[in-house]
Amino acid sequence: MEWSSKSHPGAKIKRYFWYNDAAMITLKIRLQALVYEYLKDAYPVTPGDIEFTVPPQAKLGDLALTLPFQTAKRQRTNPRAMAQDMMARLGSLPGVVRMEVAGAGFINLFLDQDAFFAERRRALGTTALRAAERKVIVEHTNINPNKAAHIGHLRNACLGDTLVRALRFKGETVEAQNYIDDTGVQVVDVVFGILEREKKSPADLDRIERFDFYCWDLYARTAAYLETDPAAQARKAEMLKAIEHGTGPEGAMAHYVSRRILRAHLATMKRIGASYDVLPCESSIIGLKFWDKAFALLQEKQGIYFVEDGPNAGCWVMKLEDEEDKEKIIVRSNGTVTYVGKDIAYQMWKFGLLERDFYYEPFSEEEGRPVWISTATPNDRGLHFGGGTRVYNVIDTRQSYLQKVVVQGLRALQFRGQADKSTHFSYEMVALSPRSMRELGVPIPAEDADKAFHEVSGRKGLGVKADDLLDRLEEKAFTEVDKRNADLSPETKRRTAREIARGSLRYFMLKFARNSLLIFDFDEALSFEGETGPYLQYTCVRLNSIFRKLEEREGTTAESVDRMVRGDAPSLGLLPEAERNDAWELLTFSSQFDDEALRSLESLEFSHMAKFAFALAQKCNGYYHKYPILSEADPDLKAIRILVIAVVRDVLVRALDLMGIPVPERM
RNA sequence: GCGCCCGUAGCUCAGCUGGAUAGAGCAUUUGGCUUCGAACCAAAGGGUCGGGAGUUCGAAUCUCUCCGGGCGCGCCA
Repeated sequence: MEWSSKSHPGAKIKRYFWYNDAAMITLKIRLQALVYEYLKDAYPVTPGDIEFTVPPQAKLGDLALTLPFQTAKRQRTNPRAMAQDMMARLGSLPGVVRMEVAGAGFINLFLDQDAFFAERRRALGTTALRAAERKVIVEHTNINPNKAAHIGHLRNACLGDTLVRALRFKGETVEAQNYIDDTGVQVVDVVFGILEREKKSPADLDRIERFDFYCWDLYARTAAYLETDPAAQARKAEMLKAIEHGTGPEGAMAHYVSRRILRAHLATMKRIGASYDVLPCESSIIGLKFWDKAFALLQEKQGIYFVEDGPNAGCWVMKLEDEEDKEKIIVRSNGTVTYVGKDIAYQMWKFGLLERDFYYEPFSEEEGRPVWISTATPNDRGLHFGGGTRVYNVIDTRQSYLQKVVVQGLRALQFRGQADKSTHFSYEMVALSPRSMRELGVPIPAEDADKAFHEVSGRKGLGVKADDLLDRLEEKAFTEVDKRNADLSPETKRRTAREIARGSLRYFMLKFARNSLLIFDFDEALSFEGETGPYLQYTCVRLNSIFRKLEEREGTTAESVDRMVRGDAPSLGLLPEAERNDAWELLTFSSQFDDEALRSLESLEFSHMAKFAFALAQKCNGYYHKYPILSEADPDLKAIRILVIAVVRDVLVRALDLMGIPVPERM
């Protein structure tokens, strides 16, 4: 870049200085800088004021400056008159063929179409985004390993895995972590059920297929039983202790249950294309005494203090920032650590602040790459995880309060920078519609009769199991594929059905804003029409099919298309006006991919990316319906059309990949 | 009680760092398969953006207030 960040101190400009490849973002940066240069003497502008928006209609222009509004507000004058004056001062801008003042004071810019088109083709397959961190840690999924995964867990994993993908798209080095609470009360409940109620041996359990489904029911039964028998609490407490220390038949059973269920969870997540680098376990945290180190640090830095009397006598507590009268208990009077305390220690490990690490051993494989699980047993592999410079915890909104306390814990330890870079990626829970309840055959209790939705509860065994939903999606997809592509081999049909199920589920989980409660409805989730994953996949499949036919009928191979992309193209000016407008809209809209990816990352709102991809697919479908490619006789028109859909396909496929949605060969 | 979230078309939801005529899918109605795939496309109807007040050139978007719904606030995890 030819200008220095020193002369452009505005936050927005500075932010964009990381990026220097060809894309809409680059054009905007270039224009921002020039507009600032031309106007800074006449107006009290800062580069941050110079923002570009997209006009509501293509005919109004390609980009709009809203600067006159901000400036007129400050100077209490008429924005439209100011816009006129500013436009005159701007004279001409490179890459811009025309400007006009519109509405109440917008300055609309019309871009040089052929230059932009050439730039777009040159930038095919690239992104202008750049990494900003040394290492980003994303923790997601985190399912208690005591029962099958349900739709709530799917929402977590889809959001988390998409965050991982989006960060990697941006160029960040990302570590995907899936925390396993293998010593918690949920596992204890199941172990209690197996040992005390069902009296089953590991050999008995080996014979059970779909072990996660078996535990789903067992957990609900046991939880219900434990509520009726207070005497069992003592036995349960004993078990918890044994499990935490990894001793006795209880410890062995907890290990058996958690590992077997974990394998089932990983298999389920693999179906939606989510994978992990490392699986840190609670048992390792206990075994390696991470807490002791954190506790020492908290005492040393006076982040916590001992309470002598009052209701919290005998506890170590932390003061809360905005609630001065409140004390959060970190260590109980019996000397045990609370959940938040352990979480603070764990968050410290993620940032590499604990000065200790786990040992690791391979647990499973993902595409030939090992997935590592933590262990407290030393080995000489010398592997290290954690130590990120930025951490995202994907956890539902009900844990907001505790996540806040964890961050405050870091502050209390004077790790301010790390506290600022700890993000709770929160999202609303998934609930069931009354219709879904009926479909599951679950009776609705009388007191809940007027409720619009019903909370999913693993404890009550109430919910839609992830694998059941995926099975239904696959089954339906298979029927649809079979209907249209009877000639495909059964294996291909099955593979395609899996890809469609995955695309369908992932889009469904991303299309809603994360803050909105997702009231699950089978009909909606199983739909393949309209704003759905299969619609997006179908669009890509058809685009690919056009290129395939081009090759079959005319020998236009991928290589020759690539040469066309890299070479000179006929001028868009050769197109009739209506078509030129349509092609132009497709080109400018698709060029906002980087901006959309960045916006999604900054707002952690992947529904933006979902809507962008959907809108692009809609425009694209409309385009090739209107303008046939194979049958076009005019070589220039044909070349332009091929290039336009080549550009759009590139963006669409990458947008889907960012969301973890695969593109089948045929469907 | 305190804190956070939600309320937009018949239904499900986008749009919320203020910006041009409030959008999409589903459902309803109508039209389009002999053409690159109809999981598609084209079109129609459908809105006091929960109510009220304020801020301003401009409010679905920001502020206040009220109403309705949800979640959280434990020596549980």
